[in-house]
Amino acid sequence: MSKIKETSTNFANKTALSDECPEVYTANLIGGQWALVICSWLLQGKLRFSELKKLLPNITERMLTLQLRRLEANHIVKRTVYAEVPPRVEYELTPIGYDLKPVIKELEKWGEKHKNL
Amino acid sequence: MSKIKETSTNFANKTALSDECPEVYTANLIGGQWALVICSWLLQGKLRFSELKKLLPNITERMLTLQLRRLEANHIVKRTVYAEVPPRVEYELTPIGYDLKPVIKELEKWGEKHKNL
DNA sequence: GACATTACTTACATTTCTTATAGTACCGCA
DNA sequence: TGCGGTACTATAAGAAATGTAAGTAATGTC
Repeated sequence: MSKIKETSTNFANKTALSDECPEVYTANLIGGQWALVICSWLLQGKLRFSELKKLLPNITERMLTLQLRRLEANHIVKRTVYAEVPPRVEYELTPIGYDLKPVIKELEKWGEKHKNL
Repeated sequence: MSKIKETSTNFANKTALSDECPEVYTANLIGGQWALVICSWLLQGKLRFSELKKLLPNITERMLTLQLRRLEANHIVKRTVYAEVPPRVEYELTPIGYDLKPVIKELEKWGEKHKNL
């Protein structure tokens, strides 16, 4: 999760596919190690940074920050900062984010059904 | 797409999440640059290796092979080899693979709806 | 004044994913 | 004998994602 090289073949391929296939577009947004789990939790209501950290025991703060920023940039989550000390920041899904519910539900259903191998 | 290091934190995190969250499990299977598009095409019927290659103009043969093998290992696609020369190999979705249809449909729907940004 | 708390940031290391390039076996056909 | 077509494999290198470790600001409490 560093800056992407916009001249790479990889980048070109990714954007081309994303442009042509809406399903790939969506997959790219909720892809990444943690984005999907974060959305799953947020579907149940808003959460603070520290609460998310507790729910995802192995995530590093760096990763949590990066993923949240990415989701925010894609208008999937909304970030609200309260000017307090110590700071308090709350994250919640936007309407667009909530729209992911059926997507996540289907992913979940398929997973439950076929996880056994 | 090389051998994964089973001692890495990354690997541990991924498998743990995959185990706990069926939605992540599913996402990991159809994740990767090309797996989802391949499935999308195969939803419409069986295809040969060379046909897939034509449909995905920028994929390298290596990537196509790797992804197909992975999908095969996960029982999502079935591979049929015809003992001819030149060789002919056909790929089609298994019933489990076809079960992905609603998942892909939802991904697609969300993408179409929100692609505009 | 030292310390704790929260939500980060920064620099760097490691792992994983993707691309590039070349090569293989098979056989029929010219 | 050499060429073409198919579906690969091998090796290397490049890019991207993830992890590790440390540090920061602000302020209220001890």
